[in-house]
Amino acid sequence: MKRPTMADVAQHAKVSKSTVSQYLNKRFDYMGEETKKRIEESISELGYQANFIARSLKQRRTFTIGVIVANILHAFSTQVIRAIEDVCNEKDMHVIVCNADDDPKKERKYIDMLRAKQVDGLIVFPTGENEDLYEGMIEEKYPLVFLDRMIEGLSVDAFLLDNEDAAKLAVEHFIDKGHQRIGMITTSLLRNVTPRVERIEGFKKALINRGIKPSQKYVKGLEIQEIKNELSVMLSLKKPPTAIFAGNDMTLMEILYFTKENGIKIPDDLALVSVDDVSFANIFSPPLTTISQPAFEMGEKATNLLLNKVEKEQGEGNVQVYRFNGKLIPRSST
Amino acid sequence: MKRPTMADVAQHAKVSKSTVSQYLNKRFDYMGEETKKRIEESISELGYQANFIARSLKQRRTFTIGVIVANILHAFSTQVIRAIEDVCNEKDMHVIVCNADDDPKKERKYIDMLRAKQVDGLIVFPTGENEDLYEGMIEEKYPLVFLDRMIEGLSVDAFLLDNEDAAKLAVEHFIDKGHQRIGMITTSLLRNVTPRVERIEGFKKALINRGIKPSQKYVKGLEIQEIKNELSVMLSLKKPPTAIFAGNDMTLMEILYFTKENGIKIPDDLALVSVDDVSFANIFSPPLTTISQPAFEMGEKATNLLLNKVEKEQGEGNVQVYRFNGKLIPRSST
DNA sequence: CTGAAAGCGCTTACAG
DNA sequence: CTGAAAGCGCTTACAG
Repeated sequence: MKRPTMADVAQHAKVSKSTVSQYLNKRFDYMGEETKKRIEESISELGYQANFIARSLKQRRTFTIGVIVANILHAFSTQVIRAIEDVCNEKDMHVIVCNADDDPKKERKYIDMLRAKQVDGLIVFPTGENEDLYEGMIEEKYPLVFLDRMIEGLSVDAFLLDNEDAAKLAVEHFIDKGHQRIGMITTSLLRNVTPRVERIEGFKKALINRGIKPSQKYVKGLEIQEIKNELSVMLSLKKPPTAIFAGNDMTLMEILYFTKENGIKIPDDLALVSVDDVSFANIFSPPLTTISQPAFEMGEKATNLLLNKVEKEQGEGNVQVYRFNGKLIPRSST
Repeated sequence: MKRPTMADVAQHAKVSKSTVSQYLNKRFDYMGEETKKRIEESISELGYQANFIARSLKQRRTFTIGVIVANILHAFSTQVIRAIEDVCNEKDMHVIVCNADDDPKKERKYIDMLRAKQVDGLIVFPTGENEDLYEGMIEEKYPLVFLDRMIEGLSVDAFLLDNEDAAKLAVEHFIDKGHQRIGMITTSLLRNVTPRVERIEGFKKALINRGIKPSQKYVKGLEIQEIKNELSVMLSLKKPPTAIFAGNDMTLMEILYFTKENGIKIPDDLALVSVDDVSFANIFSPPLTTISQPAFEMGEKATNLLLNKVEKEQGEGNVQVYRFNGKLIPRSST
């Protein structure tokens, strides 16, 4: 049983397709009450529902944006997605979310797919590769916005945490608590992922600023699987760090596994601060000191900017990097 | 700068649109090597990318399925989504995920939206309402599959945990550990959500089976915000339960907040088992005994069945309920 | 106030 | 081996 089309409705209501289309688009300016009612009835009688695909083809707009996150396992990603969806829902825009899984090949595939589907714009947490694709979009003036990360040399609006400041928050907090040997671990730096690079940079600066020389041995960017190993190396040093700054939630989880397995007491044996709030920060033993990101606000602002570009049918204007401040939430892991 | 269309490619390669289309669809049976090469070159030279929307309109297939989860905050949802995406990626199908947020109105909106977008099929975790919509789909023989939950009276294939068995696992485990006063808390039963109803049912049966009379005072289905309150009531009873079965991960979180706030020791003051693995089950103090669901397998099987229906262009066949077994993972909260 | 016609960018019999 | 033509289901100037 085929679904009814606009032509079926038109026939049933004894008007033309044009008139039905006007009705659907609420262009009632000149429409007779009688006509309106007949169409209304025909629609509900036939159970007609407009074909979005056909409309999109004609209008060359899909009223859909795409979101590509580098890795959905980060709590931050899911929070931002939530904000994007809320904003879009309100404006009757749809969103398709894709998870690149930290894999540039997947990222490329999703970009191609979303563009083939003619999404009106893209919010992406770039993996760090596929510059050619982004360059193409910039040239086309395709609506595009980066979030969480940026790519050096590409002029794309980006919504980022003030990562250096976040690292500084952690360092100062540790020092205030009396720590001097402070380490930092984060996930792989292979592709120069912005937050990781900047957090490390900020971490070192903050230490120097307080007269502490950062030690190579205490600062590491590693693949997830390597973290536990490195921890056991680091903590076996003659002078092991007494505090560690975890660059993100996934790093924190690894550290927590390690300390649990090895009976390391937090904060007595090792103090801990991480960026990103984890769901269980409050109920952990001890409750975890974290630096939370204003994920909702970031997602909201990024979406608004993107939708603006879509509206204006242009992806240009003066490109900016928007920075947001993290907030240290002191609990008991420090 | 408009993106090139198939007509542009045809012109550039000096062939007809038909031939370009054949090329794109890899129907090379009769195509001259020379023609093939010219088209190939034109495509890369112009940076042509097929318009999926136009193809979808013509073929009346979008190669996209929709997924509507009742509440994405459940870890189970995200695990299932991952499985669905993996299967779809492999078969070059796309997926659009929507979160109904436990709100039947949102569910309805998303169903309408996805159908307007002409998705080829739907996997849904139904909220329990909107029966009319589902009935319509059944009548149309539209490809549809339920997951996690089902709706009484609707003949739709469903992939569910063997919830009664899962509850039994918990009860038996508690009894083996010497508990006699065993309670159960889960989230709201308002809409007769399958897993909650069945887990409660199974819980009671399992108790009776072991000669324990289930007490009304120990078994509750509540809104999230009410859980803490009820816990304080329950644990102030003259004979409070010594063990509680948490119906899902969100319930568990509430219980954990409560015990933390009130200094209740697990498992000494209160033993705990929950359905759903939470990310921190292993590193919690104490590590948490859980019943894990085979989320990946469930998502995989559901997707395969759905894609089968899509392929056959029919949503019928003999409808079944597929049951999967949970697995108790004993840790230290019991 | 409403309809006929063209066109969005594809695919697909069919003809040659 | 390749092209002309019709059509998927809409929207949108334009005519009357």
